[in-house]
Amino acid sequence: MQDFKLIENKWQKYWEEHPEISRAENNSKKEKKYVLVEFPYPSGSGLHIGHTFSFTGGDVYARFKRMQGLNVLFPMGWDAFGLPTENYAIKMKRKPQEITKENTDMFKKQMKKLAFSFDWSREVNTTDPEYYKWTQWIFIQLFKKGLAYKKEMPINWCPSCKIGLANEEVVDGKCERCGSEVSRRNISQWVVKITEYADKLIDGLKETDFIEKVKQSQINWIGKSEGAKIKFKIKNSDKYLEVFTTRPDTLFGATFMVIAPEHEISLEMAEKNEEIKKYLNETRKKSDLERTELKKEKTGVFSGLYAINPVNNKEIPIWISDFVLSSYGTGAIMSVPAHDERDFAFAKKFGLKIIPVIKPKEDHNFEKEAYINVDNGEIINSPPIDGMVPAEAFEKMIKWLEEKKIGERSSSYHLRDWIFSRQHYWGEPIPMINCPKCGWVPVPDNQLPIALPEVEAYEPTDDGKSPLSKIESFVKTKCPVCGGEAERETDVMPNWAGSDWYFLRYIDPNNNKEIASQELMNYWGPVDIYIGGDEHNVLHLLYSRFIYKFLWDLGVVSKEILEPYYKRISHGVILGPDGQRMSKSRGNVIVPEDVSEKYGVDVLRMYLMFMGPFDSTMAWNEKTIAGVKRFLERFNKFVLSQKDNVIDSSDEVKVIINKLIKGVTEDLETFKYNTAIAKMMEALNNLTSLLNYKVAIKDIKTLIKLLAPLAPYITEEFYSFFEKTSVHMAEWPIVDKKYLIEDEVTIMIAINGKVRSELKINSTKQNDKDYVLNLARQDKNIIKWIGTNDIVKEIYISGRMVNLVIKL
RNA sequence: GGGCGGGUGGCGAAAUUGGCAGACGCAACGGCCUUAGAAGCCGUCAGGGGUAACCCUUUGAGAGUUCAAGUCUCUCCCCGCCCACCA
Repeated sequence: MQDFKLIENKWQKYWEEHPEISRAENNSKKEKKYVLVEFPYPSGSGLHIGHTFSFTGGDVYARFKRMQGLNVLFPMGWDAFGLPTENYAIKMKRKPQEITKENTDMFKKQMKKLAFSFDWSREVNTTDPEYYKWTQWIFIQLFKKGLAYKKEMPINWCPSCKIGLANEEVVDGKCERCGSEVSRRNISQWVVKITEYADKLIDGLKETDFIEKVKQSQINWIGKSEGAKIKFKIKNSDKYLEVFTTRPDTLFGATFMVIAPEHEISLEMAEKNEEIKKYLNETRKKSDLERTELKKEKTGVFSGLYAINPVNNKEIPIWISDFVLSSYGTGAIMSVPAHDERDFAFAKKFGLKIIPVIKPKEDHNFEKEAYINVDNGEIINSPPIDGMVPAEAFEKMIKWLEEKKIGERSSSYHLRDWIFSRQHYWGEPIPMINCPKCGWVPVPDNQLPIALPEVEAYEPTDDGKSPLSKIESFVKTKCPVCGGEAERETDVMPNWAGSDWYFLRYIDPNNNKEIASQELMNYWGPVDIYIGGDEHNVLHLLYSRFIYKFLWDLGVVSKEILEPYYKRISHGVILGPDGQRMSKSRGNVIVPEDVSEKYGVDVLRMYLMFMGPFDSTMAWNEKTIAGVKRFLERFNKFVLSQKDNVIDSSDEVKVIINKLIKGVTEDLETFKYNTAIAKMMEALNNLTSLLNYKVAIKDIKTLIKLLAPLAPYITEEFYSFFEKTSVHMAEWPIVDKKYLIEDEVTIMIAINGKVRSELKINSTKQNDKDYVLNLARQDKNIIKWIGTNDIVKEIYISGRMVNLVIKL
């Protein structure tokens, strides 16, 4: 098989001439299957092993489903906007457009070599104006529905990238991309109200078959808490302080309140008091990293104000502390130090009152720590609700608050609105115009796309504005409403924008009237199986589901299809040979091209699928490749040695073949590629060394077909010995059940659960319990084991085992 | 601290979902072939005992349920990933 390169070249050329092999048919009566793998960011270093692994996984499944007679949509495209290309462009003084073209060309070439059966007629590219025209259109719809708004807000600012970052792009207080410490800065930003869809995004998960892990991370990220909003009157003022709490039942234990430094009352009081001003300045200097690092030691300052606890009219002090976040809830809390660790720590530090309102079930010292096992115990020190369990008291208090109109049932979410502006060049321009008279006005549909103009320098400006702001011809425009002088928005969209809806575009990639035709979306949607990395289980998936649900509300997508992705599975991670994550700095990077040059594409693909379960983390082991290589060589030999033989296979061979069909079909269906390959190896071992039976051509072809999704090149070559058509268009083998029924079954005989002997019986007798038990009792070994003891119980699992329980 | 995974030979891993633990592969060892190497082929391969047929022990630790537990329940230990002052 040293000529694998010849075979690869030959068949790659053939497939190029026969694109129908991987084409998805739009007007088909066949059942559809939409298999989606996350499209890559085409970096300059080419396809890496992770791409190769996950795309192979998708490709095997797509090929398998096609052979089963389904109309498979297995597309590919490019998520090509982004900082690496922009940074490279700056460094090399070249156009990002050119660089992107080079990279996507390289990726495509590598993918073809690896035999990924994408339908290339549906290729999409997020940087193509004909594509991002619709990304811009979606933004305009968000704006029109009041879901996109401009807001001056403190954002995470990366001083090195000179860019604003979304919360999710900040890792440990550092910029996700460059690792610089992130600081805060006020910038006018476009913000998208994803929070409006929080409940829908939780509820919609019911419609999906995502693995539990993915559902959980989505739910956790949205972070819904149910509780109440409560208004506390501020003493000597007609103002109120509103808080959110999940425990209105502990209201009698609220002995003080805390507001965030960014809270308007804090800002107001700072004007009057130097100490407060000082504290606010201190916290402002802290980055998020520092603020969260100070886990133990609480800081704070008294605001000088008191609030009135509505349940008992007690005066309680209002403090200012940075452990309260302005971005969550109302930016203010009622503190119940007896039953909350943070409140307790704060109360201890500043000598505030601690009143228990839940009676602990076990001994508890309220001087030492908070009693946080709050679902247990009964309510105390709270006259109207004393003696109730917390859940009951919760409902009672909400009712009371609502009657008195000082509070109401409410939910709060961890999820925040989505900052949608990026002060960069290489992204989709936000299609908005700022008119001095009319305010923000969207670009009319017939002027879309707003194409990225060519600029001379791609660097962001020091004041944080996008490079586009320097292009007067771009910025200056007319207001579409009043016709007066106006200016264009110069920020661009975040990376997620283009990848939110790409799966819809594959369905109808050349449509210039709409995102995609409803009819086609109705046929192809939802994505049946979406393969991607864990790192996208939260953000990409959530944003994409949000945009889909928004489009659903607009009536743009099929009403029948509530969720964009039916099933999501995550692929595993391939570590370097040293068991560490592959990285250039560690020097442990495996380049797929090197491997395929050395062993061939089929070996690379099969090795990747054989390493372990598709969703697990596995270290690269060059030596193990030999096993797969040997298997393919033995398979080769086997086919060559049998191909002149035309006799019918023996029943024993047919049993092996049919068992294999069953096993491989089940394994491919459930992405258990490693065991599918093991079964093929086992079958080949049996056919060659153990039995050495002659195999009929019909059955040889079956073996080739079973292997075809995994090793597309070599199977195409083998199949061509017998047929003129492509194996990848062949029909998937069907099990002949006749051969799955074995004549003889082996039944294990155990005594007290330990296997002591075995029994071979004719399979027609396997359901005859008395017959089997009788034979079991007469077994020589068993007689010996039983000795003079009595059998107290006999259990028979049909066709499997007998267990005789004896009394010793 | 919270959530989700996971712990099985020297290694990567299987185990019909409660029914023969270790399939398949790697490595290792022994042999054949070869002038020699490479490749290939045949064999051994969880640990211990026995000349042997066989026996005992073994799925992170311990308990439990069961005729039967890698699989179910409880307690504990360790590892990985994600999130975290979320009121």
